Amino acid sequence: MGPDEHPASLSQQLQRGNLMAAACPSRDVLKHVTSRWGVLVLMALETDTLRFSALRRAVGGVSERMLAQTLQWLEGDGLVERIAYDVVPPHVEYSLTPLGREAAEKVRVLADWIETSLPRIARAWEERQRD
Amino acid sequence: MGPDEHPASLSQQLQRGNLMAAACPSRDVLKHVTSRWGVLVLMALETDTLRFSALRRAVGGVSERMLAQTLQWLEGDGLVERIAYDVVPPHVEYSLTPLGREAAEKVRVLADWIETSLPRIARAWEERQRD
DNA sequence: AACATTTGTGTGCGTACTTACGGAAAGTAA
DNA sequence: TTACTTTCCGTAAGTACGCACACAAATGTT
Repeated sequence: MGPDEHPASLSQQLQRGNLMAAACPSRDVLKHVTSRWGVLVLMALETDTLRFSALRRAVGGVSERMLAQTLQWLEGDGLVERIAYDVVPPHVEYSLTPLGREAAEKVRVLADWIETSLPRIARAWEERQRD
Repeated sequence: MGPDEHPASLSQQLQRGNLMAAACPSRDVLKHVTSRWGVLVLMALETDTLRFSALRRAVGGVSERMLAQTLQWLEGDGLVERIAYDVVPPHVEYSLTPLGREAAEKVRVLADWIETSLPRIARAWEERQRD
């Protein structure tokens, strides 16, 4: 019921995706990749294969529940590979797929920019104080 | 509370930021920039200065409430500039600051990657069906 | 007089996310 | 026997998100 539903032919929308359209399936991927923990998980796995608990230590502040859910999302999108060894106690290793590594690269560029730009952004915060 | 609170000296953390640490202020900026609507707003404003309602039309599916909130976040971080003309009915224009243009560029690279990679990601979805 | 315009804020209400806690499995060490 | 390990899932509870709707303001059109 959006006001601007460019049909754009379903086939074309599936081939390329149009994020600005409300119904685009890209929105789901974007949601997973840019989710609160998705960004950090991708970056943590960019260099290393990690077990669940190591990943949890690497990503500060994430709960077990959310880490598991985030990993399931990314696995479902084909960005993360999950290898479970059938032993007790469980031993599960997470790594990035080739697709995941591409995503992680893009995400890291953004994260690096934020980290290095933080002083400039903090200046905006201070100015906002003086309103 | 976290198990790995590298103090890293507050000054250093403020200078550069360490996203993997739970308490890093970069996390807030990341939250705004990668928020559901933040990404799309930055991309919509990358090319044009837009009024509120034009922006709402450009970003499919966003409610007035959330668009206003998202714009306030980005304005507070110094990424978006808001110019309000004192007339009735109200006339407000939104555009990106130089800082915002840098962020938009990074975000667009990620969004473009998702859109063009959608076919490969969709393949992962289909495989997941056959579990 | 009644209505439309534009950019929001305030209110209610349902949905989604997020956390904290407890539990499961099969062995090993105390 | 009890505790401990690892990787989650189930549940309850709290927080945030998101939508629909009404409301505001000064001027112009019906």
